[in-house]
Amino acid sequence: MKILQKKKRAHYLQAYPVAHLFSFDIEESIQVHEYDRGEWIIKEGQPPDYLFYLIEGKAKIYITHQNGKVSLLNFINEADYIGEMELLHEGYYSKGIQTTTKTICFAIPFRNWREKLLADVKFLRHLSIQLSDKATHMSMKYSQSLAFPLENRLADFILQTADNDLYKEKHVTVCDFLGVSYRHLLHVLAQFCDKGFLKKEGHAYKISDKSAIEELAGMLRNG
Amino acid sequence: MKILQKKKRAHYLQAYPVAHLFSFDIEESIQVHEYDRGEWIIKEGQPPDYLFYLIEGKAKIYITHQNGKVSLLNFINEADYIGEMELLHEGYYSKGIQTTTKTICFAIPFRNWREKLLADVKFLRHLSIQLSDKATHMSMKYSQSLAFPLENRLADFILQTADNDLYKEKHVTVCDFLGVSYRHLLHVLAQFCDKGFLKKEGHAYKISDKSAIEELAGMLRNG
DNA sequence: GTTATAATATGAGAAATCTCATATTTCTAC
DNA sequence: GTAGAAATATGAGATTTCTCATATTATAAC
Repeated sequence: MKILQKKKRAHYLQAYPVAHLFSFDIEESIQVHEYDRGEWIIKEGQPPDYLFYLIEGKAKIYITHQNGKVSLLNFINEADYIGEMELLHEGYYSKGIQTTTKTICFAIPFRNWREKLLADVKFLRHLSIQLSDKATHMSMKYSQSLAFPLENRLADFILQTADNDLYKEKHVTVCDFLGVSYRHLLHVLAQFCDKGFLKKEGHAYKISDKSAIEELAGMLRNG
Repeated sequence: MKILQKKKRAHYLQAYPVAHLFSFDIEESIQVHEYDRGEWIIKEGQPPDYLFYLIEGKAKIYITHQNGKVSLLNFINEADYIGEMELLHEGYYSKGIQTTTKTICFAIPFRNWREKLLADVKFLRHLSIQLSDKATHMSMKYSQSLAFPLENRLADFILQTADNDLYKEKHVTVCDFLGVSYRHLLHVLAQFCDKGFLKKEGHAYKISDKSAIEELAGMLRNG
């Protein structure tokens, strides 16, 4: 990790203005952190000293269970906060946050700013909306994971991530994200190929019967 | 549902003061709603017109999936908000909220108060903490449900709900909550009895080997 | 470049969990 | 208090998903 200074710092602060997120002027106190691909922004169990705001790049939230299984809880993208749980709750058990690409974050030190942030309407309103999205999203994932077999959840994931009808996510990542074994994921992908829904092309899969995949994924929707 | 008036209304407003939750005086606008056991405070898919604050009683959050399965997402207790998702997001798909006991809620109409609430520091701070708890809680449930078999999750649930080492929750509710079939739940309970962890007493179960149950439940903890 | 590490791939058997069928008991509404 | 609905209970067989073993590629580090 590198803390950017001077010109580089100024560049990012100008390119991604955040004044609208706060009622007060915080620019002076914002650090700009740059992480290489694969670096950990937060190590599991080690609470950070900063509230981060991701401006460029992508990251993943991981938690490790006692039985050795690892869950990929969610992806983090531009304009997402990191460390907001630790801001709100001292003693919170921090999840691990790992970048997937080179990533730039704004970092606001808790030390001087926690109280001011927690008393700022603009910030809190924005944060509340983000937290409610997060809670809703996790609730949906939870109930869907219990109500539907992998077939449906994978179909949904394929549609969400396919680029131009070509699905090419890493199997290992997908296992952690959907919470199934590598073996089973491959098994269901093979089934999709057998049924003619997908066609394997090297390490990627071409969607060959989109409506069939959409029907499986559609089962997750309610209402 | 009954909207309480005059003496009854005044009684609850006095018994459960909420002035500390808001920066402005909202008492005049608060309605006091009384629900019988089993009534729906919010029907699934039908967004409410009020932000509720539960002051007496208990309720459950349900969602129904297309395949007919029903998930009990969580329990709602005293001092929890209801309808806060709808406050933050117009167009949110409302989950069903059903009372388990006679329940009293304060009800604040969105119509006149949405904007004021969303501009109030005290309210937003309190709400943010509640939402972050909710998000964290759902994340944990989600990842645990994928990482551990029912054995461990049930052990945890038994410890959380047992009263004086006696577990007597309704099986049907527990199935919806833990997301497993009735058949399987009974199967694992029977296993616990076989192993001497529980002893069946009528329709309840006495914890006869607490440390065994605690060990199973302890697997869920991380860190 | 080479070597270690990570990712892909597949088989076989076992465990977890589900569906369906069916019976009995307990609640609840009238 | 009685009928209908909800909850409990159990068996048998089918699916879903996991574990483990083992091979082959691809990627990253020196």
